[in-house]
Amino acid sequence: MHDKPIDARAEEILKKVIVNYIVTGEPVGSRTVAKLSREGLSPASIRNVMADLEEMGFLAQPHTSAGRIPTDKGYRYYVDGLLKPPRLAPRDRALIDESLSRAASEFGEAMEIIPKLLSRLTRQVGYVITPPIRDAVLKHIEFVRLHERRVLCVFVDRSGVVSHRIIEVEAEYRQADLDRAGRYLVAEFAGLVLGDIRARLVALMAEEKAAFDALLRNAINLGVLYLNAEEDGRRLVIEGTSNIMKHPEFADMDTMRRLFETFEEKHHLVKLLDRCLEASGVRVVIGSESDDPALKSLALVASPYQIDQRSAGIVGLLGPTRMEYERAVALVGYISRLLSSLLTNTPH
Amino acid sequence: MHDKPIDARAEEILKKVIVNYIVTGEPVGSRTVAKLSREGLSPASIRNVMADLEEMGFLAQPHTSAGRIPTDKGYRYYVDGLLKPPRLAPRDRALIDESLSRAASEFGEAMEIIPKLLSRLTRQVGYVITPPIRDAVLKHIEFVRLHERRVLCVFVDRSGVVSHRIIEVEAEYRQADLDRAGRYLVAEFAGLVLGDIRARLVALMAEEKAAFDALLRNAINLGVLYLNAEEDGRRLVIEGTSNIMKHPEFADMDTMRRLFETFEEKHHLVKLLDRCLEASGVRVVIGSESDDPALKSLALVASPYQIDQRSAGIVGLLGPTRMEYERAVALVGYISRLLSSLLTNTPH
DNA sequence: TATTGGCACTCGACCTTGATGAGTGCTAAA
DNA sequence: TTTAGCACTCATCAAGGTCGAGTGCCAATA
Repeated sequence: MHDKPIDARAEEILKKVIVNYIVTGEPVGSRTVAKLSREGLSPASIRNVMADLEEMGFLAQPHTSAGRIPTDKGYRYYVDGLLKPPRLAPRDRALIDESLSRAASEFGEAMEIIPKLLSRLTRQVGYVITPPIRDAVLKHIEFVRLHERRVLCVFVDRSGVVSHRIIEVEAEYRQADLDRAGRYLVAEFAGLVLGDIRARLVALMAEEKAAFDALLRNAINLGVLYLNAEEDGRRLVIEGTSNIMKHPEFADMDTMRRLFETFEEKHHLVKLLDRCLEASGVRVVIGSESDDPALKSLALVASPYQIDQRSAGIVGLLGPTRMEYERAVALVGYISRLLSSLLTNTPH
Repeated sequence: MHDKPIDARAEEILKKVIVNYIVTGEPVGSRTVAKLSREGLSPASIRNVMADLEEMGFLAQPHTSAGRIPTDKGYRYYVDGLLKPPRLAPRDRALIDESLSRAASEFGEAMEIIPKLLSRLTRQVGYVITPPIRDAVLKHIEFVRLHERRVLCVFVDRSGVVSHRIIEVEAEYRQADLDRAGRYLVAEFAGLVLGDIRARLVALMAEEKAAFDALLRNAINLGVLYLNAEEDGRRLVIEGTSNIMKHPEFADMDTMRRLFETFEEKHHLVKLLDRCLEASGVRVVIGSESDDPALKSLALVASPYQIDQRSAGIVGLLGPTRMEYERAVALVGYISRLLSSLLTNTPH
């Protein structure tokens, strides 16, 4: 897949340009690269190589007489091949451990803290996607009669996460019946994952209805109604959006506005994010690689996290393509591993 | 309180300037005002009046040779005295009625839709503050044992709003005891407002403890623990922040960034908002009248809404001081009245 | 006495111009 | 293959100049 028609020297120069550009934000000229390079190559030679790199699409010039800046393809090459194995700075690690240990005990709190933490550490946008509801483990379920045929269903997950939904039932229920149905479901299915419970209920339903008593019928009915409603229950928690404005490459108001409109459309962002992320491990999506035009000059670093070995959600950050990839990858990787282990050891 | 040292003519001119400025966004000169005014006053005379108005602080000049723009004080005078009684355009009313009738049945949905609606209608920032938890009417309460001394308390309001919190209890409870305690509280207090329930529980607690059996003691204990946790449970739902960027007066990135940081600090904004709003009816706070420097060039239009005659939350919008106050006041007023009546007639 | 026409003045917006300097591509020599 | 040299390009900046909208003030006027 990767065309790699780059010899060692070109690679070295590409890397120099990218690293320098990431730090300074200024287009990098041949002189600068020459000074940085210990093997004494002259600016002129470097110019030749840079011209090649430009022709191959790894570098670009803002205008004729400026230095070079990396293209998305250039960043991609850098991220894939030239990154050192991610190594977290001790103080970053300490800060993360400290912040998370305090909040770890409660799932909801962790989901609040993590994007804040990522945003603070990198001065970029941090986010988490919560796990889908079908992976939640049943601890408790409860039906409350609201009004005629409207029933509120409250579901409690093993780790204390509460979710709820109003369902419309086909006949009126007395509260006492609802209570019994709830108790039945808990007794029968506590400890199972919602997705499995739904499958079992559907299977039960397919059996001869007459075989069940009223209690059972109610419970199955209500359970299926609740579980059928198609919402995956994932939320995108996003923090530090104002950080984006600190970067000079976004001086243009109009791009900025469209970007913030994208942030407001959380639903859409969730889709985008998990389309970018079937694989496991930290992934980097650079600029135009995602096909949302609003994200054209942004890069996102994302990693899934697991609960009990099962992929649960995504954590990551979002910033301009000109970003410190090494640090970002290290941070996101560490946090996703830490989160996985915290959630897997959660008390139940 | 209001100094009103302005004669009818000056008032007329002030109004002309403000209205014109709101529409065009350009400083308004004496010529323009002269042309707008049907009584044929010459630009020179108008200049004199405008100079007076400037001296009194109602108008200001961006620079020597520009027209005048309103100061916050000018807007204040306009809003207090020169506004026509709010009159909603039929199409606005129709759109609101249509959007809200669909969502009205469910409280949570209304809280999502209303800020979106306000934001869409005005291209500014719309918001709602949800009612404080102490005003919620008990429909159902439930305790779930999570782990050792951690108990999850789930509370359901009359209209189906769910809120929950984890409490630390001083001794371990069995789930059966928790269930009984929940049932007791529902049987005893359903239909009452949480604030009142708390008062009653505290009173009960003060009585001779020995007089109660274990069930009662548990229920009282848990109820008080839940109700004591100091969180008012209000949320600020805010929508359309990216609209702010459409207004040319915010070309400056830095102000903008600080503004968005303020938006992220929702907790702080809630405080600010209800400090501005003890009175009833639509209120307008203009620029520096609020003492948050980040809001210096913003105005907010806000109105409380009621549930059963009791003031419950706030609904309103936020935009640049250069805003169509007449329309904004009409919209917010109508929506708050509509919301009050919807929530008061809610089925229970 | 209040109003107004006239006039000098101010100042931002906009354009042109020229100097500066960083950086390039190309070519010819090492 | 590398490199020194050179002509060239182009963004950036400051200086200067014009334009026009709008002002403040004053003397004339109804």
